[in-house]
Formats: sequence, structure tokens, C-alpha cells
Amino acid sequence: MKKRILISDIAKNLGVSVTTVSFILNGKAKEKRISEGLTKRVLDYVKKVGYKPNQLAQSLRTGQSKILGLIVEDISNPFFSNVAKFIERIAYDNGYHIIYCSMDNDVTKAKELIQLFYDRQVDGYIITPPEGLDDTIENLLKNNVPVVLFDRYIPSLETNYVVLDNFNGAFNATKHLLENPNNKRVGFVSLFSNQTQMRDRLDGYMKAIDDFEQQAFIKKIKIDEDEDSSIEQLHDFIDSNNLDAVLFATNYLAIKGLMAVKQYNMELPHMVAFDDHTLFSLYEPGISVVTQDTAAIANELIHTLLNEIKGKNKELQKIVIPSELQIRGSSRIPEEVVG
Amino acid sequence: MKKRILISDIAKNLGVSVTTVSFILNGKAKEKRISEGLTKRVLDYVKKVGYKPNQLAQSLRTGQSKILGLIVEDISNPFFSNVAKFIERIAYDNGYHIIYCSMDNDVTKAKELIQLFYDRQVDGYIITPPEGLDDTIENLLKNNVPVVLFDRYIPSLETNYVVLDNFNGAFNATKHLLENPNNKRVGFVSLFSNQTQMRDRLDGYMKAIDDFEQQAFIKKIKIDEDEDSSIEQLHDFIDSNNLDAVLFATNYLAIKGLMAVKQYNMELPHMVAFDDHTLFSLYEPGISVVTQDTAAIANELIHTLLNEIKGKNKELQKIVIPSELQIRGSSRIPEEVVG
DNA sequence: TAATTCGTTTAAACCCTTTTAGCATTTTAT
DNA sequence: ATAAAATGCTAAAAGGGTTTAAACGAATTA
Repeated sequence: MKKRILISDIAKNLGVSVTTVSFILNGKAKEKRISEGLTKRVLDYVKKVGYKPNQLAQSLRTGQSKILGLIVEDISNPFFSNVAKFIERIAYDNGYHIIYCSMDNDVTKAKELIQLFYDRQVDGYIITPPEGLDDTIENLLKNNVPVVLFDRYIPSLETNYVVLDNFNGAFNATKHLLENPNNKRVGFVSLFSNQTQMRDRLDGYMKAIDDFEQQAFIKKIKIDEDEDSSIEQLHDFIDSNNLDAVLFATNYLAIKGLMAVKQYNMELPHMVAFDDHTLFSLYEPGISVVTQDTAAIANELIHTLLNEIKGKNKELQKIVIPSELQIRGSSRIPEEVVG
Repeated sequence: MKKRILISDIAKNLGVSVTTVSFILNGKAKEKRISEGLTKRVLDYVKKVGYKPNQLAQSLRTGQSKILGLIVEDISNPFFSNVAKFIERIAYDNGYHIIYCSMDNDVTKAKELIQLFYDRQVDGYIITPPEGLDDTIENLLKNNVPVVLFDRYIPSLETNYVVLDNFNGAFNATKHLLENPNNKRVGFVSLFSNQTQMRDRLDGYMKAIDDFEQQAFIKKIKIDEDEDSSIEQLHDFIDSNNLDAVLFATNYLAIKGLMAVKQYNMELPHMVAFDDHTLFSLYEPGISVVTQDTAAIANELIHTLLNEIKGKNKELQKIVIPSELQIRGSSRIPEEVVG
């Protein structure tokens, strides 16, 4: 941690040129036909004094910052923070750093962040795009900036993305709810949003509803609505429609649903939520969920991005992670019905 | 987003020197006696073409990266991710970026991260130090690197820190539990850890226990113990001691407690947990908590750090945030007892 | 013996800013 | 009228690396 040692110090102490040291350090010793003896001598010395190149100077010269920009909807949502944690770890293992930001589904903020990252010369982006970000992303693509979208994608753009199999997730969840003969009236709570994940979840719900020839009950909430108001709306939705069961399109919508249940002293409808949360497993009875394998998602995301950066992707990666329905107490089919 | 425009382009197009443009851009026009006319002309042109200096070159030259390192215990813990979110926002407003990492209470990892950040020339650190990081932090301080500790501090080192009033938090929580005449046997669940926050919480608990002249029941869990084992231990602790109430030193310990309650079908003891969690407000009955004002903490942290960076702190900032006891159903004193 | 080629190594340019030191020119003071 | 100070601006160095183009001695070929 003492005074930083420079490449020139190494060159001077070893009586060779800076260039030679640089070549060796960058693994170009063979290519540049530097003798094995010298190579070893330099490497050993570098190791001994613990020299590490100044990243800034390196970045300035090479144009590579070794920083990846991660722009997620909300880092305090456990789903996103878990993915972020995995991504971070893998990135580090590959010599990259993550700068992350939450954009709170705000297009303006997202645009600012992307510009900011661009100015900082990040090497690539992982983005959960809010609505209206099409142009900005298109711009990035035009400039050959490596981008991977995540959680949702932009249908009009040819990009890499990693998303959940939302359609089947919603379909299976709804089907599960409808298979309980006591559940005639199964509702769906989503957001006012045309994002792909929301659209696919709606489609999955509708498909199951249609298969069972039931009526659809669909309630959308404004994303930035204040909590009390959405809780009230959810109460109205469940209560006035006499719903037996509800599928929630996100974990925080389901949490608002639980708040409504608590505040209005309602009877808990059978529930399934997208994206797990500690709350759902401990709530009594447990809340069923459509889960995403966060480790798998993080893995696909970061590797797709790194390959893109290294130019190793022959074609666009459109990765769909299978969803898993985890059934817990609140929506489990009662034994007397099953048996 | 097209080809990056350089300061030299501006100078050339305006027929002035790069130096002049740089001075003006850095607000040194007056100091360097550059005419108002020219200043305005440059500023207007810069605005028109949307020039932004290359951060890397700027950092390389000035030695300031405008990046702050945030090393927290676990970014997926809602307490930390919430603080991170606030910090991030304030940092951005001040022209700084955050690189964050979780160190999972692993000293080795923490050391690596600090070294990594140091190599990247971050301008300052916000750290929740795990045990054994004393030397590393001391090293940073010796090198005049701005550091603010958070959530816990290192008693042997004179540093800036922002922590909760853990003693009174624990004291008030325990007192609250003991004030219910049905609660004779009040336990405390903590970690095998000598970190200050844990020590202070224990002290607060003991003070209340002593004031009420009750027996203490203290259970410590290993931080990296596997989940099932700690759940089993918690069950044993609560069950075999016939505890009426338990104070948990962290939110995730309390969550493990709830898991034990659920898995072993125990009767829920009266509970208070440190650090709120969505789960605690929705659980039936609600779990009381000692809360920290995350916004206030983030605010103090980032401003202390920024002032330190700017050399504006005359003296070390040792900030203790008052704790707040939020009482919910599980530990509320039953009405018949109160009345 | 002169001209090539080969194997090694390096000087110098480059990345893009900030900052130091200084140069004309004009104004003020003596 | 002349020296000193202020004015308005700039050339060049610095920051710490990477990379291009070239140099150099030795070995090979013409």
C-alpha cells in the first residue's frame, strides 16, 4: 500500500525498456520474440514487488475500462440484488468491475445513466429496459456497444437478452390455481406496462383461463402509484369480484396484496407471485411462487456480455430461462379435494 | 453518441488553445484572467456540441477517479441495499459514482476488495468492516485515504464512522419485552462476533435484564453456519429454555427464528428484531423491530465521506444515529394486562 | 564483401486531460 | 519616459501505461 510502483521503475531496475516489460506483462513475449530468460526475470520481479498496472492509464490507452454497467429496475428488490450479487462475483473473477444503478423504471433516469456510463467508457451494459428506451438502446447497438437486456426485452430491436419463460410461468401458475375445483374466479394483478415480461405473463394467464373456459379478472396498477392507493385498489379488486385466487405479476405487487389482506382483514385468496421473497416462504400459509434461477440468469447474462465484448458471439443470444412453480400452502390443493 | 469530441477539437474550431478551453471548463476563467467574451463563446460552443471531458484522462491527470468504493456485508440484505440505494443517489448528485461489493463478512475477501479499489484509485471508502480488518483499515488511514466505517467500527482505530445507537436500541427493546409481566424469560440471539454493533447490542440487552433483575439467556450463532443447523439450534434455545420472548441481533437471525417457529411448529415467542424487513410488518402477528433510519444513515455516510475527500472535516466524525423501536403485534403488551 | 534476414529490444508516439511556466502586449506607477 | 505590474492567452510537460515503427547486432544469403 506504499508508494505506487510504476512500469518505468521496473524497467529501470531491471535495465530493460518499458516496452519490453509491457510486452511481457501483456503476454506478448512469444509473439514479440522476447527471450524466455528475460521473460522469466521480468515476471519474477513483477511478482516480487507486487506491481499492478495503473488501470486508468491502461484504460485511457486501450479504450477498455474493464467496467460493466448494470442498470436494474430497483437494487433493493431482492430479485435484482441477488442477480447483482452473482453478476458481481463472476465479473470480478473475469477481471471486470460492476457499476450498478437503479433506474426505478424511469426512462429519463435510465437515459442519463446510460449516457453517464458511456462517458465513463464502460465496456458493456446489462440493462432491464424501462418502456421508451428503444431509441437509446438502438443507438448503443449502432455504435457496436455490447449490450445484454435482462428480465424483459425490446421486441423491435435485435439484441441479446436473458429473460424468464414468462408465458409458461404464468400459464402453469394459473393452471395450478384453476386445477383446484374451489377456484372458479382467478384474477391477475399486473402493472400498466407494455414491457415484454408483463405482456407474456398476461398471455400465459389468459391462455390458462381460456383453456379452463373461465372468466378473466385483470387489474393493473400504476407503477409509481402511492402505496395506500394501490392497496385500496387491490382490496376492491379482490373483494368486489369475490376472487378465489390471484396471480401477481411481481413480488412487490403480491406484497401489496398481502398488505391489503392485512389492512382490510380480508380472507387470504389463493395466491401465486412472480419472483420469490423471504416473506413468501415464511408467511402463514406460504405463498406459492414462480421462481427464476437467479444464479443461472446471472451466469447467462455475464457470460453473454463478456463473449460479446470479446467478439466471441457468432450470433445474438436470446436466452429464455425456464421458470419453476414452487407450490406452498396458500394455493395448495386441499387434500380432501385431491384425494 | 457519435464519435467522441475532444477538447482539442473545441480548441481548434474556436481558434484558441486547449489550455484556455480547459481553464474555462474548470471554472478557472476568472482566476486565469480569461476575457468574459471568450469565456462565453467557449461555454456556448461546448454546450452546443455537448462536449464532456473524458473521465479517464481527467482521472489519470488529477488522480481523482470520482468513484467511491462501497463495501458492505451483503448487498442482498434489504438493510444494506436500501442504504446503498440512497448513497448511490446522493453520490450521483455530487458527481460521484459508486462501485459496490459484498464481502460476506469474509476478511480475505474484504482485503482483496480494498486492494482492488485502491488499485482502481477510488477516491474514498465506505466500509462495514468484518473482524480482522484492523490492519488494512489502519493502512488506508496512514495513507490518508478517506474512509468512513458504517454499521460497526473498530475501537482501536480513530476513524470516521456512522453507526446506530445499538446500546439503547437493544436496551429499549429488551425493556419493552420485560415490561410485559408475562415475559419472565427473555432471550437474546446474536452472532459469534466481537464487532462493536454486536457487543453494544448485547450490552444493551444485559443492562435491561439487570435492571429487571432477570436471568439472561444468550445464544450465539456462527455466521457461516448452514441454515438448517442454525434453525435447529434456535429451536433448542427457545424451546428448552421455555423463553417467553426473544431479541434478535439482526434481521436475518430473526428470520431464521421464524423459520424455526414454522418448521418446529412452535408457539411464536414475543419477538423484536434489529433492522426492519418487509416480512416483519406483514407477518401475522407483526414482528417488532429496532429500526435504523436508512436515509439518515446514507446521508451522513456520504456527506462525511465527501467532506473528508474535500478536506472539509476539521475533526473525525463519529456519528451515532438514534434507534427507534417500532412495536408490532408479536410483542405488544396484551390489553387486559395494560388496562 | 555487401546485402538480407532474423531475433531482440527500444525510442517515440499515442490516449486525453490538467497544470506549470511563460510570452507578448497593455496598463499603471515612478 | 521607463520600469513594473497586470492582462490575456498558450506551449509544453505531466500523468502512466500500450503499441507502432524502427534500430541494432548477429547470422545468413547473394
